[in-house]
Amino acid sequence: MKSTIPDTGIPLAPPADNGGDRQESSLHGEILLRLRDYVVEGNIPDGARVPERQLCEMLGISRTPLREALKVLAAEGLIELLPNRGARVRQLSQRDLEELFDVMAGLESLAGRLACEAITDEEITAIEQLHYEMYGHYLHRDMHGYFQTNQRIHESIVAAARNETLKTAYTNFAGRIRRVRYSANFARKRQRWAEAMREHEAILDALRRRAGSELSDILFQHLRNKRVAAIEHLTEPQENAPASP
Amino acid sequence: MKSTIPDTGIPLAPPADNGGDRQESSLHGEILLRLRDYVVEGNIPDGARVPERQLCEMLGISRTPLREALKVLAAEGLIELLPNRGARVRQLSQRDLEELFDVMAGLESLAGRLACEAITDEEITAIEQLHYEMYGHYLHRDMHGYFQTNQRIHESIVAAARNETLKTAYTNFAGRIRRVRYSANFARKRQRWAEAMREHEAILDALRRRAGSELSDILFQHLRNKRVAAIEHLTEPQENAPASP
DNA sequence: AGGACAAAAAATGAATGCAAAATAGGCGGC
DNA sequence: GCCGCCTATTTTGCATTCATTTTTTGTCCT
Repeated sequence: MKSTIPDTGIPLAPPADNGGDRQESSLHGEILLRLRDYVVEGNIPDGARVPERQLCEMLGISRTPLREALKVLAAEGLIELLPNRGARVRQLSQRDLEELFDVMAGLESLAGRLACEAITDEEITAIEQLHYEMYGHYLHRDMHGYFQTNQRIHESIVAAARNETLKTAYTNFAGRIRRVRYSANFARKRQRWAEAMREHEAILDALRRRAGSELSDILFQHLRNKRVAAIEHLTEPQENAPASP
Repeated sequence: MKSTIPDTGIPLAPPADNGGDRQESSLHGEILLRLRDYVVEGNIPDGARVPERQLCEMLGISRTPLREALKVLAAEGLIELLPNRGARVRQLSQRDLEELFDVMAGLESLAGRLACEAITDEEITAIEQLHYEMYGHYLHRDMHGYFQTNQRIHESIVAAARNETLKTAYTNFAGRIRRVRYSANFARKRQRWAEAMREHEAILDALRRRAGSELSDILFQHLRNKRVAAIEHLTEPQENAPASP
């Protein structure tokens, strides 16, 4: 019985919890949010079945809203629905990952271009601030902090693009990749750090000059390089222990 | 009773039809495909309710699979689900449209960049072929043919990017815009033709040279210009009659 | 006549029930 | 001992049913 959800005792987020800040009136919506997190956080192994019955008990609901949530998750690309065989967590091939990274690169590249049209000086200052913070993490070899701040920088750029449609798509794709990170112990390589820092300097520079097309290029390349490092990392043995939470 | 689906007698695609070429084993999948087309083709007015009961009768199914399909369409951004108030066709504001166009521009821009890495000479030849065909339509003032061929060119570029994830996202967003076209009589302006043709020449040129970053730029600008023309068109009176089908 | 309130009607959201398919388990054969 | 086949159980997919909420309609009052 390996297809059982790892019974960590975690009740799939406390029922009365209502998450961090979001709210959802409908039950299927609530279920969707919790189930999405549950999958993204890697609580179900790659390719494993998503047992309806068991989840219903866990969540204390009937199958109808759960199945509705599953359909949506399938549309989002997190799980796949095999006819008459239920839902499985989508197993991403290396090729899938490469594609995902490229799409993310495209979206961030677009975000950078759009951001140059609309970003305020204050937002740039805020990003510079994050950049220095990140540099501090870099100096202290704090991979976890570095990674978090790095992510906030990229999110800031996406936010500065002033495009909710883009932001939604970005978040969706980011979730798929995040799942891989969670479940596959997806640490970055130290050797990429210095290079990445340099690239970030170039990003900031282009952003300050509002050089949209240039920034677009730099961002794409930056993400491309990340992709190479990340994908390599999947096949090779791990270089360093995962950062502790 | 304006919220009634226009009763054109069309039974929402003949039940035994099975569409053009695709096939779907599950009922909700089948329903999803048909309903998506139905919405995209503008059969339900903007912002109108999507009456479950009526659709169930039309499709000869129960509410369960229909509701599952609706959840997915909502996730795709074609409709929106108001709590306890059912589904409505999503009404896109002008801002929404601008955002959509920009995201499409970003995706095509990405597609062009990736295509330069992988496209074969044969594919380029095929696109050149389409280009000449399109030029013919341009000379004959055949807007409908022009538009169709133009679309095929852009699809060819996306296909040449060799990225299924990108292609899926592209198709999704294209659907949302297509709905606006169908329902809002979204003709292009003649005055854009000459300019668009020139841009297409530049696209082909960059493609031949496999100049990824350059092509990326050109495609983004090309789509941006389209956006301006299209959005303007929404507020202004129509310049010319819609092409006959 | 117009508006506000209230009851009826309809629609939605979720739970349950049922047929069909898939999986698991047991049995016999080789 | 291992493989294939047949049956029992589980699981899936859809229909149906039930409880709320919303919307409509009718009536009364100002």
